[in-house]
Amino acid sequence: MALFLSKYENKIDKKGRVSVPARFRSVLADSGNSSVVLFSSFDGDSINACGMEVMEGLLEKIGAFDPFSEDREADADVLMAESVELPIDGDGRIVIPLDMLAAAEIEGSCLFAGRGDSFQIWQPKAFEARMKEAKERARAKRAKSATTDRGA
Amino acid sequence: MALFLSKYENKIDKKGRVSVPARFRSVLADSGNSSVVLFSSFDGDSINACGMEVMEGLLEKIGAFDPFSEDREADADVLMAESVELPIDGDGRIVIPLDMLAAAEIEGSCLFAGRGDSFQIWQPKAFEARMKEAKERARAKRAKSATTDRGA
DNA sequence: TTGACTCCCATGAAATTCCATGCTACTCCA
DNA sequence: TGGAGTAGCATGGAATTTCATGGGAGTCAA
Repeated sequence: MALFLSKYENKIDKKGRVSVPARFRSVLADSGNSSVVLFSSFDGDSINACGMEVMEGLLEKIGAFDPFSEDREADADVLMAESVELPIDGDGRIVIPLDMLAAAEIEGSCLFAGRGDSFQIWQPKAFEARMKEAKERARAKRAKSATTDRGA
Repeated sequence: MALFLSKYENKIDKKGRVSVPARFRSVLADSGNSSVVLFSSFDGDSINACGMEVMEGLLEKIGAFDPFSEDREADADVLMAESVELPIDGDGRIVIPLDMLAAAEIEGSCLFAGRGDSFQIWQPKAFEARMKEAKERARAKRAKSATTDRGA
C-alpha cells in the first residue's frame, strides 16, 4: 500500500480551488479513489483527509443503520454529517468548503501533510507551530525516559 | 459503495416540494433506487431516509433477531406501516407527507444530513442544536479518555 | 368542477470542465 | 559535468454544465 508522505504547500485561488499534491493523488488513485473525503479535525486546527474506504470502514465498525438500536455512536453520525466527499477535477484540484477553511483559519494557501493512511490540511504557520511543539514534546519524553532506559 | 455524507439545506416550496441533494440522489441511483423510503424517527426529532434495499435488510434483521419478542415485532409493524416510499420526480424532488413534516416541526426549509448508509431530514435549527450537543458529549468523552490514552 | 398532484419548462446562481501558461525538476546527450 | 530539451505540475481564467427553485399547464379523482 502506498502511503501519504511528506508535505506540500499549494495556493488556493479565488474560486477556492487547490491542487491536491500529485503524489497524494496517485496514492488515492491506487486505492480506487477519484475523490477525497474531508472533515474538520476534532480540535479544529486542521482538516483531515482520507479516501472513501476509510469512511466505509468506520460505518462497518459502528454497524448498519438500525432505528431500534439506541447505541449507535452519535460521534460517528456527527462525523458523517460533517464530512464532505470532494471530487478531484481533471486538473487534480478540489474545492474545500468555506466553513472548513474558516475553522482551520486557512486563507490563500494551505499545507498538505502526509500521515500515512491519511493526510491533513493546515494553515502553513499553524502547521509549523504544531510541528515544533510536537518535536519538543518528543524530546522531553525522550529525555525523561533516558533516566530509566537507554534510548535506542 | 457510495455513502451519504455531508449536509445540505434546501427549501420546501408552497406545493411541498423539496430537492433531494444531487449527491444523495446519485448515491440512491447507484444502488438502483428511483425513490426514497422515509419514516419518522422514534424520538420524533427527525425523519429517517434510505433506499429500499436498506428497508429490506432491516426487515430481515428484525425477523432474524427474535421472532418471539412481541416488542420487536410490534416495532417492525409500526415501522413498515408508517414508512412511505416517495418517488423522486424528474427534477430530483420529493413531496414529504405533511404529518412527517409536522412531527419534526419542519417548515419552509429542511436539512439533509448524511449518515453513511442512510440520511436524515431535520428542521435546520434542531439539527444544529443536536449537533452541538453531540460534539460536546464527544469532547467530554475524549477529555476523559485522554487521562489514560493519548488522543490521536 | 374543484382540488390535489404530476409533469414540463424557465431562470439565475453556483459548481465543474476545458484550455492556456509558466515554472520546476528531471533526463539525456555532448 | 554542464546545458538544453522535455515532461509533469501547479495555477489562472473562460466557457459550459449542473442544480435548486419557481411558475404554469395538464391529469386524475372525488
